[in-house]
Amino acid sequence: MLSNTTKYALKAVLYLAVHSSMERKILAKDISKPINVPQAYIAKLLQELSRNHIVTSVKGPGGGFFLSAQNKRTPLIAIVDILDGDKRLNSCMLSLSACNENHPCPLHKLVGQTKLNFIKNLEETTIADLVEDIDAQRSFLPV
Amino acid sequence: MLSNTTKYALKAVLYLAVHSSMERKILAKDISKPINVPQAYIAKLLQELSRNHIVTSVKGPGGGFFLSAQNKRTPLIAIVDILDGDKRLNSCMLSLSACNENHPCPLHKLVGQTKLNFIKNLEETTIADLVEDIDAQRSFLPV
DNA sequence: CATATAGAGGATAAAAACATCTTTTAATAT
DNA sequence: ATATTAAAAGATGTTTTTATCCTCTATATG
Repeated sequence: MLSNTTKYALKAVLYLAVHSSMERKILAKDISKPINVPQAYIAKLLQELSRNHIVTSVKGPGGGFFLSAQNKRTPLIAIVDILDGDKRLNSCMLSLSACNENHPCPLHKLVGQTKLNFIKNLEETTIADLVEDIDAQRSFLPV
Repeated sequence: MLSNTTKYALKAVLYLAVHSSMERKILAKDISKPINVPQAYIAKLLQELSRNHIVTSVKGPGGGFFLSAQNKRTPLIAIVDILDGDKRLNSCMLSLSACNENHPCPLHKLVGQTKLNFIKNLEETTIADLVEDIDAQRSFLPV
């Protein structure tokens, strides 16, 4: 449903959302361990997220990655879109382009409205929302 | 959520469920086109499905693949299990083993109870059930 | 029994996903 | 200015998934 890469990205962004700020930047190598993703891989991934304005980066001494207030307002779907494109979240279980609510494939009802809801949630939920949940202890880190 | 291979298998099995019988066997090469899966690939896949008693095969002239009445009572989860094992249907969006209803990861509520329902549906729905839907025009082939 | 048919099985190949490594560029502090 | 820090970028390597090919075996039919 989501690629490993997207999962890694979500974990990294959440970690930054909770632990970083403009005054408290975090090095790529220091994100790797707590989120349990290979260092070289997450470094590369953070580059792409930075290029796409999901995270903010600063080079040089004292530099690192962090999430600006604006970054935190990113809806989750943006991260999924950048990394998985439309490859994963196509709503049909059998990847049939002709399948929809009015012309359902045989498996359609097994997943029903659910997947569409999931996508809607990704669109409506921001990083900040997830952090709120964590702060209110409705969900948990570390991831 | 499901691998391509499993999707191919589901499509092939559905095709056989609707079009084949013991008296009306279908060649691997004649399944390929209608379900839009490479011929060599579906042939190989049918072998594995046959070994696992999801489809029935007969060698030699007049042979081919078909679904016995018993085959049609196979629950969908059996096909998923054989091909994807437990790799895909692990319930956590972030693949966290520590994540569950009582200790949800930050993304947990985005998919909620839904995924568990999907798995339950796969367990409770048989090939025959899907064919019934198709016959009653509640869902559509070709896939 | 000979022969053609059609699946079974093993080997191989191509593509995508996942992961790592090395060099370059930019920024800071001294 | 210079040295140091840390991200950016590109090249490379590995593993998994997807796909194809070729030979072997079983069976029906004349």
